Amino acid sequence: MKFALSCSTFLIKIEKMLQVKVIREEQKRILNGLRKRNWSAKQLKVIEDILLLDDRRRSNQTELDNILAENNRLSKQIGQLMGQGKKAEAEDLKLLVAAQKEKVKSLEEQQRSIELDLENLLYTVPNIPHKSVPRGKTPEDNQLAKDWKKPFPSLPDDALAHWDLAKKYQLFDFELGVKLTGAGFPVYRGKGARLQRALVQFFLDEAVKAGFEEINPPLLVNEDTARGTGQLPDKEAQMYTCERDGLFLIPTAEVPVTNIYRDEIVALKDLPIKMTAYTPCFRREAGAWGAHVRGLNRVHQFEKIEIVQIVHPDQSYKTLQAMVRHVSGLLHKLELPYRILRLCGGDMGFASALTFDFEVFSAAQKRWLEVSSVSNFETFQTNRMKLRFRDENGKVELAHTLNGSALALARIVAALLENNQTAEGIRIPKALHKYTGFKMID
RNA sequence: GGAGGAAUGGGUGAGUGGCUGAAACCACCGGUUUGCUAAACCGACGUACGGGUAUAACCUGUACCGCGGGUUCGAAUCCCGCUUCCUCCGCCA
Repeated sequence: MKFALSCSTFLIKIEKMLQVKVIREEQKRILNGLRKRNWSAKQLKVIEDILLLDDRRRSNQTELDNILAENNRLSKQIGQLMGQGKKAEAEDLKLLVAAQKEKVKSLEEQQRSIELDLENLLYTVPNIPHKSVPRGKTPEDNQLAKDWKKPFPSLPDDALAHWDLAKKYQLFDFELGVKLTGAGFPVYRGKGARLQRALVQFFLDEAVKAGFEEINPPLLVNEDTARGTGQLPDKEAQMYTCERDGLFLIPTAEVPVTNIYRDEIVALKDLPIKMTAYTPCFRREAGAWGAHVRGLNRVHQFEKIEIVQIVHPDQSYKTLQAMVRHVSGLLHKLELPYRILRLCGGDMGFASALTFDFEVFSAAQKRWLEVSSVSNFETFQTNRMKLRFRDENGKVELAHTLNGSALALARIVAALLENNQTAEGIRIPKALHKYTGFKMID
């Protein structure tokens, strides 16, 4: 078997630099936004560097274009002279053009390296937080957007955490996962496996009912795709890689699904584009493991149903609210206590402009578990992947993208098991009965 | 894995060295005609990056005919490498 070596590994595509225009025109807003992300004055210097580099890029471009224009003009003339049989005159002009060749070559090389440097700098700039994003550095600074007002499920003192319930009812097995793969790859079995499948079905059906097209994407993606949604170059360490093939296991369906429209100019009438996908998700989650990430709280492989929208910029914040409502509805139907957080500048992801996190209360652990993250990326992703649309005036414009988990399974399972445990067994919420085929785990 | 063929604008497809950013047709858009629809006719119809005091449609330069490189004064057109797709054979869920 021959292994395909990805040559794009070495060649970063030099393309449109729209982001620079925005930085130039709205420098103040950009700088303030980065400060909200707690950038130091030293870090902010990047913006200056970018603008300087862009100046160089533009003057270089002008110089190069002028020479090329002159050469084109002369070449045309040579053609005409040849046609008229004026060979000697043509030869003279040939020398003239040939003399410029070295200059063109070096200008082109310069331009390439400037663009490469510029691109690399641009890749280090995260998305600018929306006005409503609160200041802050840590998760403690996140704002409570919606609290849980009703009482939590009351459990007896000897209530079990989900990992103990899993043992008691034979729902999933971590040690077995270690044997097959390694830590963080649980094996689900029996009613544990069926509960997961039921949840997948339920979430997909709900998304389709809400108008999302069901997509079944590849679980491995190439580099361009990973870059499009912002996994590269920032979150490289987060993904599992297949180096021989230059491919990455997806950390979320967002990656392949959003990239479906990479390098496209969609018609206004096609917006909004609503897609949903169920996929396993793979995350390396390099970092500390301990009591707080026990059981299903954090695993390397989990199932998730993602919803993605590509929308007109005017609509994206309305859409964000609609997606928040959709996720709320799911948790409601699952009868899980939840709250919504508006993430602060320090806790928000690199690519996001505004993010709402959903947390469910897992009653035996007495902990809030993040089960969904709904974000508006505005033009951050579409700029990278050149996803545009033609607006009312026929002008080409970057669309906005959004996505959210609806929902992530492992932690939902954890909360469902813990919150619904009774002396007789674990009660399955009504909404799932037709999917599980059973009402109790006992 | 072996052998052959192909890659052009939203689609079909012409184009084998200069007058081709690219014919023609279809689709889309604007208009005329029409009681409405259809048809017919007319017109416009790529993207990106620069420049012109130009962050609404103006003028202008450059680049782009799968990707990268080469030959040439000049390349969609010639040469080399790569990728992808199709056909046939083999293998296989």
